Amino acid sequence: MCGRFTLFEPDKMLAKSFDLGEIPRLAPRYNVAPGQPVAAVRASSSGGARELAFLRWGLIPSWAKDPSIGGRLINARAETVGEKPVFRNAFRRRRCIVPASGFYEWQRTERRKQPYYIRMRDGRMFGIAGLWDRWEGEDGSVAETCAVLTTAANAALAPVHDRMPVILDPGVYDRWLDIAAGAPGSLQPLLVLFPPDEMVAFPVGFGVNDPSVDDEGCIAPL
DNA sequence: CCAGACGTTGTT
DNA sequence: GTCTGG
DNA sequence: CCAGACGTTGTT
DNA sequence: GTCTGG
Repeated sequence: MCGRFTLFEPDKMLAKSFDLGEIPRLAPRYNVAPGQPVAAVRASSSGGARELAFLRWGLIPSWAKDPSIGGRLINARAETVGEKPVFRNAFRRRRCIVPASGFYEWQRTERRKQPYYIRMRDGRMFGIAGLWDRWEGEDGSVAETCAVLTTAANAALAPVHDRMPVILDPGVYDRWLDIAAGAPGSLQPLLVLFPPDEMVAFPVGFGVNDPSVDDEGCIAPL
């Protein structure tokens, strides 16, 4: 699964990697947690270009009566996302990409849970496949929220955990974001296993466990 | 028909 | 909204 | 994902 | 144990 990640690339790098125009200044993040605003790339509502939107992590379906459901919908299984009532509509019409510098997984041992940090070997940022939705409350309040897709762990992650986020090849960004793009079935091939050789995973300290800790220490190798 | 769930993870 | 269970 | 709360009564 | 908040 994916329950924490980082995004500390300079704004210009982010804009360049995801072909965005002007974007607001972002504070470097070393511990993005569910419930918090996430910078996400999606098709612009005005059509054509991409935009960067801030979506709360934890998807609230538009039809939800109780928005607290969003607290639990931080991940969507890639294997079933096209069929599940909670995600199906978002999968068809509201896909996004969550830029990340890396992410965390917790390895369960008999004694404790050891956090690991995972990033690209060359340090480059990458895009996680996501979905978003827009919810309007009775009182007119609006929440734009998101979830990230997960899939089976590749060889790089397997020793740590059995699931990992779906990392998109940059070559498919356009198709993933294109809301008009064909049937859900045609998107499944985009959700392929990311090459494990390009990734590294290493244990880090327990600082990341506390969501209020958000500094470079989170990703320092043990 | 209406009522109630709609999810993932991990753990048992 | 849409599906499942009763 | 993890951390931290989880309650009522009455008083300020 | 389970829910909420971050």
